Amino acid sequence: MKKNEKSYSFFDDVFEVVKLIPKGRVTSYGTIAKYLGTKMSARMVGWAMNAAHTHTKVPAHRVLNRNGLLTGKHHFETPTAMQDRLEKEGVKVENDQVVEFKKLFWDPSIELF
DNA sequence: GGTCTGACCGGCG
DNA sequence: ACGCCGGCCAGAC
Repeated sequence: MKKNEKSYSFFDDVFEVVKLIPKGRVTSYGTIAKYLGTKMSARMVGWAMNAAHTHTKVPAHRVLNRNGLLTGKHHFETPTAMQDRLEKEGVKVENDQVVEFKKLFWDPSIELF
């Protein structure tokens, strides 16, 4: 794993960042991707989430698309798991969309500095 | 080993 | 303002 720095996949970075997301906060795939330096590869972030939530404990429900829409809710154990968890953490969700998404937005480049 | 898709984003018509 | 298309990386068939 530590053989080469190149071996380091940004997938692991995604897991780390997502796990650092405070409870009751949300972010977008593009934001994480941008924070990792691969803003163009926002798709990979979502892809990483797929593998992440299946293998590791990653709050993928706190990660949404730039619209604040629960795009990946259909990939959870249940279609309502994502929304249910968000509401459980105090995040209001309406019509598969996070209310005050802009306000609850969590920017790693700012929060983590 | 080549091809396609995928939980996205940004730009252009 | 809405809709379409291209791009990036990695995994699956």
